[in-house]
Amino acid sequence: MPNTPALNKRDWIAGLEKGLRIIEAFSDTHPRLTASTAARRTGITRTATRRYLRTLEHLGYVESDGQYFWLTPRVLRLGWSYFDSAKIPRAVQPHLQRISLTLGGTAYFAVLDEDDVIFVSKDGSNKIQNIGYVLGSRVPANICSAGIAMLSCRTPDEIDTWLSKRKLVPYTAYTTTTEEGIREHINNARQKGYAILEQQMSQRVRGIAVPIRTREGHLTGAISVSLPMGNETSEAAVLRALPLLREAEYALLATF
Amino acid sequence: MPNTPALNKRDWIAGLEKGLRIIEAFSDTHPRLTASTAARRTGITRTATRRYLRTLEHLGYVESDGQYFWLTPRVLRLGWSYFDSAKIPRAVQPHLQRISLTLGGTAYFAVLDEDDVIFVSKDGSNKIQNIGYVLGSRVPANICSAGIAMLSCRTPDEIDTWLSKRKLVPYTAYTTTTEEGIREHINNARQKGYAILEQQMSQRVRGIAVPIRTREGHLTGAISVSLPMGNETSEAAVLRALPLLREAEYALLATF
DNA sequence: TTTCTTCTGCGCGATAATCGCGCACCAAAG
DNA sequence: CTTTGGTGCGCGATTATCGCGCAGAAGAAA
Repeated sequence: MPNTPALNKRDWIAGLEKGLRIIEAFSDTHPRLTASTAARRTGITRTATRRYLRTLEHLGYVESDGQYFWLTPRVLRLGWSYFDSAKIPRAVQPHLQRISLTLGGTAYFAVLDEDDVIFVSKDGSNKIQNIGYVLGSRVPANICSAGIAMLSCRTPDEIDTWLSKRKLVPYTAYTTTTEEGIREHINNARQKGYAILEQQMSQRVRGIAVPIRTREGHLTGAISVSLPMGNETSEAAVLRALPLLREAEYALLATF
Repeated sequence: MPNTPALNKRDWIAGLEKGLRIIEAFSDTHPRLTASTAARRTGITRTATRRYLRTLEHLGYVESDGQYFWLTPRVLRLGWSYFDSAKIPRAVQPHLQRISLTLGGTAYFAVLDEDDVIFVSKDGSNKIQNIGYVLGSRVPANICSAGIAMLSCRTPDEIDTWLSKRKLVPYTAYTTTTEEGIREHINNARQKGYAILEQQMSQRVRGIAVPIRTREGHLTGAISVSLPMGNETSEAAVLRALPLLREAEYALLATF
């Protein structure tokens, strides 16, 4: 938790915050926005919103037909700055490769942002799920093994606040939607050092994950693998997958 | 080319531009920046840079130990806003899946941003290359088949200006570094409707790509597939890959 | 046709947000 | 002990930003 380090109010650049808010106002339900709708979505006045959008347009981050505005792939530069500068996503790639090839599923490296899981790196053809997580996707931490693995590294207090903020919505008929259920998942993961979740997000899919820490014990993320459930028992799957995950865990421990 | 639509200078939000410039100042060679170094890299004064960084920190986009600043995965939200709002990256995914599974390589969907290629969607385990393109990567258009495929849709004038801006640096011993060579690639691609490039970026790797257009003929991107060269001839590879690529091309044509 | 509504586009005057100088301070290196 | 390179911050100047308010366009409804 990067607790806010006391910000002098003179050090606050309002314009930057608004601009970023406007970029984030675009989403799948609102892929194209007029200046007015963007204003409503962000709570900024229409005139100001328009000025920001036009600035973004001039910078190449959005395009416009005069009426509507939409994001261009250039905004990926911003995210790319992260991929580029964070060593972990790259260091982790060969491990994901080995895991996905050996186990025949899809391997991910995920991190926590606020209360959601973000999938940062991925390897493996997603033949099992018709979609799988797209890179950069953000999902609630409670419905993927990586999320549970990372939550299991937090203090009980932090988990309490997490639970209080979170609405538990079911994705499949098997999704755990009770607080106690989630707590049990987390406790299991803490005890065993890995998380296993089944059919929480998609039917017939099982996820197994281990948290990744620095040598100082600071949590940096989690490696997870999605496997089709087939006829394999949970135990067999763990037996098969865990050694590989652990190996990656230790290897990454050594490099940071 | 989204030509700048005459920006009233009062509609220019300087703060937003600076903030984004600072985010982009982080890179693999400079993953962690002090306020001073960030200032030097962006050309903004140190004091201002520091204020922007602290604002970003407060917003959760960067973290800091007091001295150094580094990006957090939250910046992925910005890129994600694009993935989320652009329908193409998602519509394209099932096709990439089929291509990578059938051909045994890695399939990409790429777009042009300015003069570079950005890889927007990807499917397939990259067993052939030890890295492959990471999602969001940006590479010069002349060294990947997707880039040539997209350039082949441009007017001769545009290609001229592209060539004049671009310095042709070799990545492998086989990289084409002459203007005529590039023009030949482009012309071939325009003629045949697909691009094929060999060992331009990595040894023993071949790329085949087709441009993707809307029904109105507007270029939206390209689908490409990276294949290990093995003992397969170029002709055999094209014969094998092209039908799948074409199929995806037509399918996507129909949906937009 | 008229009348609403909803959008853009822009000028303007007010003001508060942003700027960068300049100084104190700290730590590491020579 | 000096130099170098960094942070942190107060302050006064200024200019960048704000949002009101109006004109105009485009569409929908009556």
